[in-house]
Amino acid sequence: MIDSKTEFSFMMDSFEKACKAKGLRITHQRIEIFKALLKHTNHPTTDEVFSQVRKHLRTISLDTVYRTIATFEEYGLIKRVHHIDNASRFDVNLSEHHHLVCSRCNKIEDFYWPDFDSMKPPKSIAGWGKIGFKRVVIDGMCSSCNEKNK
Amino acid sequence: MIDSKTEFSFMMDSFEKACKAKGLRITHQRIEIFKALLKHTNHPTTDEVFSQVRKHLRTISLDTVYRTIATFEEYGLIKRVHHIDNASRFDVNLSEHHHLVCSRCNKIEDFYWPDFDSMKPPKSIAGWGKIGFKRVVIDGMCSSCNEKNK
DNA sequence: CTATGTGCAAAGTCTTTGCTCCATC
DNA sequence: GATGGAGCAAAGACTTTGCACATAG
Repeated sequence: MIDSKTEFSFMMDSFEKACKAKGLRITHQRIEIFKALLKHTNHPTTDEVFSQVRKHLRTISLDTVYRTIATFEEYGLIKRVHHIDNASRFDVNLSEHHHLVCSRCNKIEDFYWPDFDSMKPPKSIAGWGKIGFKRVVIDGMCSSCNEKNK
Repeated sequence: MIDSKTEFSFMMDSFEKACKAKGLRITHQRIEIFKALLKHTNHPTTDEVFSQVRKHLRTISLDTVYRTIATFEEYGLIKRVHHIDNASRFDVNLSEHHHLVCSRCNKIEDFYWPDFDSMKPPKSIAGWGKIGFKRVVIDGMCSSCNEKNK
């Protein structure tokens, strides 16, 4: 997603602008954490970000990384991958189905989508490896949460 | 996914048969845990399963639920929802994209799929609520793990 | 200068593991 | 009876939080 040094500094630039616009202070820690997130394009864990940042800021603490990432997420600067809550969830429904996830109450509902099931994955991923299954996750707010939110 | 009592006992029946076929002992605990998974169709957490099972088996311990669920998963009787590993992962790529996940090394790769992006969700979910975004997760084994696995 | 952010340490969740006793086959 | 499974307790991984000090604006 980052093609060149030019794009990298462009991203850092717009990051700083976004912080200013949102009233977030620009600290060394935040800059290094955002850089680390840009550098590790393959969805790093908090710990991977921490290790990366530590190379430049030796005194940074892991909880700062947690807090900063939470802030970035809150302000829409980054997203969490496949996040529901911190607990594993299970599925006895082994038939081909997909999930609706309410981002407010975390409830998961199954749905079916035969038109999607019959689609072939795009050619661009042909070299990736051996595909097992493909699933759709639709994120949003369920009607009961939608009501409560008014 | 369970429509009636008939289907419920059918599922329990095939569960017991699957256990026998795979050499898994049929214990009270396993039966109750599987029942709980069938009953809570909305993807319960381990703790929810534990609470449910405890109503019938007061001495069951949480670690038995963990171990049993892991066994069921290992034997293909259930699946884990959205599982990568136990750590959160993050994404600076805010453009519409999808994920390839290697089930062996847990690495995540981005890919793009405009044909999917332009699809409308199926009509069947119209009443669910307000849709935020839709994402595809493709699960499989990346080529480098595929090599190592030979 | 002031309020936001950081570091430290401690605690909170969720999950896994070693060992002994028990129950299924 | 033999062996795989359950229960207990303890530890491990990941994440959050309270408080005092530091620093950006």
